[in-house]
Amino acid sequence: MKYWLLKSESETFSIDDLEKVKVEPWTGVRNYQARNILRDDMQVGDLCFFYRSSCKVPAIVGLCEVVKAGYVEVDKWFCVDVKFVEKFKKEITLEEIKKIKSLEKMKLLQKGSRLSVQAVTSQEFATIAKIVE
DNA sequence: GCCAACGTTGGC
DNA sequence: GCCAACGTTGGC
Repeated sequence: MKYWLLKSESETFSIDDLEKVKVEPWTGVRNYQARNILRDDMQVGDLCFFYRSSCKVPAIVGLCEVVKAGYVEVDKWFCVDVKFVEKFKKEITLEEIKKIKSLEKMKLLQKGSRLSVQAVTSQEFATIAKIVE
């Protein structure tokens, strides 16, 4: 079982949207590194944090699960299907994440990291899961 | 709205 | 294959 983090702007697609539709093809990723993750690495059952980006309070707001592994979206680009799992009662903001020592290596915090699909280690996942539960 | 950091494009 | 110009991301 692997863990990931998916970024989404809330105006484009929010965790509430995902809760409504339940399952959503995660499309529109146009970056080769992210494409490779979608195509090669994400497996059914993997869990993904839902990250709200480009807004007043960027935060990890919920959790979803891969229910269909990588398939062609269009042309050379790939997507996966994700299913709503939960919306955290207590979301964890970027600001909070930055303060947690054991999370300082998270890809999310690395300078200039714009990757919209990124890996999360099981330790990072456990740390965050404990906070938001 | 600004701007730093990246990625991509295209001329040479 | 280099690199300048441009576009995008995303925090602030």
